Amino acid sequence: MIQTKLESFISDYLKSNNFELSNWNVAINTREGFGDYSSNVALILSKKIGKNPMEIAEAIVGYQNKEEELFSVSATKPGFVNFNISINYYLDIMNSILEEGANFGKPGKHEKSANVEFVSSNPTGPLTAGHGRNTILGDMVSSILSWHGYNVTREYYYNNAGKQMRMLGESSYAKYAKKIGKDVTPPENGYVGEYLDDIADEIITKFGKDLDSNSEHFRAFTEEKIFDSIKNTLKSLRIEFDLFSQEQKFYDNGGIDNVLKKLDELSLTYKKDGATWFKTSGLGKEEDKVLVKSTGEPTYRLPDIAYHIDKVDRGFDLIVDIFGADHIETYPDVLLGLKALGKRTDHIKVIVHQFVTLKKDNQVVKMSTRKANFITLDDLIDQLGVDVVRYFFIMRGANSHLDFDFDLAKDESEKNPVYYLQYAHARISNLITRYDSDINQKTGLDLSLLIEKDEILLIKKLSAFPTKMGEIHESLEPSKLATYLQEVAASYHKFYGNHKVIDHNNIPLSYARKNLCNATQIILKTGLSILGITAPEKM
RNA sequence: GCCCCGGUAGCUCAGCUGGAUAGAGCAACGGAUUUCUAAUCCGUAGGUCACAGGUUCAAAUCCUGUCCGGGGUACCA
Repeated sequence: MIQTKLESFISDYLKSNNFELSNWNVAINTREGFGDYSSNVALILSKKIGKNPMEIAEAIVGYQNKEEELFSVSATKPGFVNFNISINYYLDIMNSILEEGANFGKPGKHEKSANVEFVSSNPTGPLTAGHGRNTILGDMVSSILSWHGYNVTREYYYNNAGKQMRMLGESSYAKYAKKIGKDVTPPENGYVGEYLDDIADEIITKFGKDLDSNSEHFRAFTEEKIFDSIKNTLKSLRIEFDLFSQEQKFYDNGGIDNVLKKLDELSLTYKKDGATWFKTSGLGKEEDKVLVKSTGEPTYRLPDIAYHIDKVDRGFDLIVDIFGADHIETYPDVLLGLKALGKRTDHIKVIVHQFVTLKKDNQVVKMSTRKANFITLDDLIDQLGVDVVRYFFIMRGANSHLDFDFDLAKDESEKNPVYYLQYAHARISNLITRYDSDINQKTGLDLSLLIEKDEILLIKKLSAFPTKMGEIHESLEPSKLATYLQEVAASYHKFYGNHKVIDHNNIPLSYARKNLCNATQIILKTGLSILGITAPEKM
């Protein structure tokens, strides 16, 4: 990779002069007129050796072996060292894109495994727009890891045994009772969503009108129906899980008792106010946390520690948890628990995303499954399409609050960023078809004919793909891929608008440009497929 | 009170491991359609990077404080 070469060029210079310096860098330039890459090394060195930075920069320029053809070095004003990379370097990369196609930039296969836990919504109601971010983020993070050679397990962890599920059963019964004319007051703080009416109808059809409130059908059947709907939503989002894990398992197999017992042996728990506390203060935290409530029910932390022990023991090389901002307080406790019990945690990555503010009819919709005040993910998919939904939920960084304006997303669907990307792809498809029937030149490719500014910029943008994917692997931020693809599409549309590809008077150039289109299409298609968004041939 | 995110153009957000003239989309305004798909392109306008200090040759970026918004703070998960 070129950046490494530039860095070693500079370290060679430093070594040959016996300068010890560590915090300099070589960075890609986004601004025009300063070369492709720049280094701040002279500015930093200047302070250390008390010399004018510009002089140092000039010295580095002079250090270059003039035979070097890959790049040229120059110095500018305050003391930056700028590198201009030979176009041949970029053309070589373009050749690789054309040769390797969908595999371009992909690291070789390695035998690593990863587990990504996401959604993890309990089956108390359909997936809402609020769940969309976690769901789609998790799926794309999984795809990014797969692309980088991981064997990924997508895992959905849920609890169908707790208080909320009991409440769901009671709420379901209340709906049923009302429909068969019984006077039953619904549970306080129960669920009231319309989806429960539909389920109550089904219960009547299937099991009749003589069920009493104790019937298991209210809880079990309701849960089953809701889970079916969740799975359907996931399916329409093109998401497939490898594993569904139940919290109940860790009650049944003693995992939870075991955690309590071991923590107790380590003197990390104590009783107070009828509750069992986790002495996290002994592990560097300011406050202790409750593991078992005074009612005897564990808090979220305890089973989650047991669950994570299970995940760690399954031996993954990487474990990723996708959590909403509401978990930000609890996950450090889970990690502390794991550490205290002697488990590895250095391979656990927690991605905390901020919440989505959904706006509809100019109002903020507060999401609450219980109060049935929500827009479902299905609603969004129906109105906007899967591609738009997938894109909108990841177009912002996970750390930013996401404003999802339903009306705007719908109104603007024709000038949507998603369509901008897809249109670039479709345009290329059409063009290539046209080229094949009009010219159909297939030998004698000479990419060096691509000398226009728009062509060069596009080629450089495409060449950045492997580096960009590396950054995305590091940060696990799909939004960065979306941004990059927008830049690729913009470069392409610009090139397309300013230059004609098919020119019967200049077949060699036509052929070179057609290959530039091919390369662009490969990058767009690869990127879109990682995002799980379709790359249409026609629009 | 304490903890975690965020505050950048009218709106939604990039940029944040410090670098040169702070970017994009939408909205506004003005252009391009004898055409390889105008779902596009070109141009104009739009900024106290919340505020105040500090560190530095250099701060939107790092540190401290203040203000504002979101989330959390056992008995919702």
